[in-house]
Amino acid sequence: MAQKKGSNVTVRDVAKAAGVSTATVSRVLNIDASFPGGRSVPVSSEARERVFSAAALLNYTTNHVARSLKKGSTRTIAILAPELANDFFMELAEAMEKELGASGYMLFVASSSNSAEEEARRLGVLAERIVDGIVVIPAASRGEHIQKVADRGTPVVLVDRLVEGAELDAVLADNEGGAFEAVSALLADGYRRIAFVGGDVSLSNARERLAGFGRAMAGAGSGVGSEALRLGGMGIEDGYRLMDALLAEAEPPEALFAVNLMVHLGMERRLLEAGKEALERTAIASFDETPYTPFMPACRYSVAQPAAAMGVAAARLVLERVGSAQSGDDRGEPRILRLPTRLVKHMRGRC
Amino acid sequence: MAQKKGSNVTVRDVAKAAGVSTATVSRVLNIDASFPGGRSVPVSSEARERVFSAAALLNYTTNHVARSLKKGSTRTIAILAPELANDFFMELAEAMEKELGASGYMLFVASSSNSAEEEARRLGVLAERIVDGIVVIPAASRGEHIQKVADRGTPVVLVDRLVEGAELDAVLADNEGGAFEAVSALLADGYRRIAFVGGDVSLSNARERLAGFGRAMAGAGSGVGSEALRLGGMGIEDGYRLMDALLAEAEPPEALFAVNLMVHLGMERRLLEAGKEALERTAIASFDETPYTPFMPACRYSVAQPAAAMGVAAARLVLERVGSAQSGDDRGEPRILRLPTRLVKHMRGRC
DNA sequence: CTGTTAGCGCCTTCAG
DNA sequence: CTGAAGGCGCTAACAG
Repeated sequence: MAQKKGSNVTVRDVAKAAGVSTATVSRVLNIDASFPGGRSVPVSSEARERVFSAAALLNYTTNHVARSLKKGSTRTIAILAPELANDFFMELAEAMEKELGASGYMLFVASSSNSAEEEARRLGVLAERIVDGIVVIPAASRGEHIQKVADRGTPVVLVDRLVEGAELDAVLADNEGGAFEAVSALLADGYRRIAFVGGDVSLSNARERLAGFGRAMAGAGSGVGSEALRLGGMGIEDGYRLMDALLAEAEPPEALFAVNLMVHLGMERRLLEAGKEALERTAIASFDETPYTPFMPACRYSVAQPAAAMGVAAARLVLERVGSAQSGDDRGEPRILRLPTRLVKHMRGRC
Repeated sequence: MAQKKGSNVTVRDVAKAAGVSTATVSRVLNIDASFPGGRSVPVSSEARERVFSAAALLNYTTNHVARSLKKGSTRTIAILAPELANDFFMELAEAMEKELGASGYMLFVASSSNSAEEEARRLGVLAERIVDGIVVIPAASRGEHIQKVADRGTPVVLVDRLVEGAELDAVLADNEGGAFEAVSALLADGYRRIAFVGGDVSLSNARERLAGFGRAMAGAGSGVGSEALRLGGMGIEDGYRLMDALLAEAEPPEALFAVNLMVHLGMERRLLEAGKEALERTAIASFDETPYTPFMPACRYSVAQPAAAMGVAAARLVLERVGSAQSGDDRGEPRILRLPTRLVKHMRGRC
């Protein structure tokens, strides 16, 4: 079965070519990596030179796998998101990657395909010493399988959503506050009968947004009646379906609050089909802001989540946990970080 | 320095607990993974049972790193994209992940942050036996650093763009054909003076789209004069700037073809600011289609790239190369796959 | 069917 | 400052 990969050049080969021992090769290569300056290194500059040129000559490449096995750490962190094609998740991942890179860690981005089973499977594999720590954006409301991974020794931090059955570090947006602000803005604009559209209340973020909605409405004197709630789902189709029902109502609400981007998108899609007048008499505020939000015809306000800041915070939390896990420190209490959202107002009169 | 990760349970521990040898443990665990049926396995069912229960009892977890070192393969493929927060790239990645999963491979998603230097750095690290093969969406027009990685023995396939200085397998969209179709549609609608907006012609995909534009225009009798070309950049700001200039022209083109989504987005953003009449007298066709494209007010046509199909094709190509690399086969000639685009017509009259 | 053995490539004491 | 030697955890011959 011939050779495996192209170059099978090892430290031994380099050592032989340079006329030194493998220990020296290892020293040269590693010391250099950590001390770019290269001062006060426990290896003669002559040996250094010879090792370097031998390595270059032979086209030597570190075998990270062997290094990881020896060190008991891959210096890699994973983020497991419900899907990849999602601006919010990926902005968060990009920020994480940057933050981790500064500490010499790589980021491994993986998807759970919006399925708790798939999530459990991926977590299991990732925890098999492939990564040192995992950041999870939970796909569902329960999290026993996530807790299990953490219990077995791989640090885990949750992002965006809390789950039942797991007590872990978490980084969340201020969902309650963000929804409160958006709905308050609608109220300030004079809208009174406002409905909350979409939302799977088994998910913590949807519940929190609903709570913010309720607080804003209660503050305006108008208590929230159940007729104000159009719950059900977090996807595009859900928004479409709910908007469809709203259009058929005899006395529809004056304004709508969409639980997230997907529901918002579905709602706007239905409105587009309904035509100009439906669009003009509908005002929407929505969680989530993207480069495309300004083009949503009915959108008056959107709540921007601090994706980058959340990514940075998550990166720091895992790294901290990874550090204590490796030095044997016992795990402290779970910490929950909550980051503020930002309300964005959208101009009208473009159509 | 205490324990490393939580459980340091190894095959040896399991072997001891089950009263068998490590070889048997390894057999049981691996055979089971490959033959779910579990027939005709070279190990007694009694031993199987004991190994399984011992493993469960001890909470044993495979150390993938050790396995990879032994096998000389990590069964992981990487995709290196210029950025993560990009629908097209991530749809492609999702499809790849699915396709790879079917063959028992994982996908490692990484970002080159739109920088050739960063791309070279990441490629170098990934090639250090961390992954068996790499799919690259090049960040720039030159690719010597990519070729070098391939030459050192890690199979590489290019996606979306070709680069100079590298002869590798590639999966591309039919950029020329897609642009041709879109511009032809504008011509069929009666528009005559059409401009090509945006485009870094050092990038192969921009060049190909420009060629398609040229062919369509030539076919309509109207040769493309330099006045039809508004080249320059592939980002949102570029689109914004170019649209800004267009609005200031005395005799602006009747319709516009945007080289990609980002440029399109920038153009629409500028149009939104310009107001209703500017929007109404502007017709745009653009490469790239997203769930948001239907909301772009000036958009008449968009060219959908076959992201998923490209991901699947790329996955198959790398896997094939990985297979031949491991069995020592020499590399065949580079193959270039070109997948058809799809023209999407957008309804008007919604504003 | 099962155990023994020999590394995969690297790092890191422990002695010079 | 440098070399020799012992594994990290796993799998795959090769013998029983």
